[in-house]
Amino acid sequence: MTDPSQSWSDERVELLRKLWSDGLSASQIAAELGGITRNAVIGKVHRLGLSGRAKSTASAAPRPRKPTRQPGPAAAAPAAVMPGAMRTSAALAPQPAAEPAPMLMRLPQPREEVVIPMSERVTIMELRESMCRWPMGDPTTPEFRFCGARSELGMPYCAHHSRIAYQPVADRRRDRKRA
DNA sequence: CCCTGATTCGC
DNA sequence: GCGAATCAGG
Repeated sequence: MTDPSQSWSDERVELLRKLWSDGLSASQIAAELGGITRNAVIGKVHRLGLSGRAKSTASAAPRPRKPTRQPGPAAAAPAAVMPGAMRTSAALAPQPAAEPAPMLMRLPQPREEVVIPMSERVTIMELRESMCRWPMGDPTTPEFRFCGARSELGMPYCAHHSRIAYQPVADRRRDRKRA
């Protein structure tokens, strides 16, 4: 059994060197290696003394996530229904009556099966803290994605799944108190 | 707000 | 040696 928790084995260091020289960011490498943070990667990179490669400040920020905000002054009407590009929102109100999401309550009726287009889904690399973590697909395949829907108003809420596996990684909010 | 690498320092 | 916390920048 391969134990990922074995931090820097020769293989992992080798892979780290490769990916780093390939220009991948620390966070990307961390995700590739698994079970490790970007801090660990950066720390190791420095310890290995292989920092400062090709400095490319551009094209290093993946932003495939589209706003998908179609601000319609009128009421939210399903309008056209295209099987491929349909952006359905549903699965609402399984809760009795205590869900604070008034703005989403008037969305179209729930569907039996929620379908998120692949183009809307996100990989683990693209997954943000504010995104829906609902798993989609087989985790053992490269096609595995997460719902990735952005919650409105910074709320841990998904219009597609109503309830999501939301778990803040950590509070980055640190009050700056001058000493 | 999103991301990036750099550095510090307790473990 | 390791990496979380923090810092500094785009």
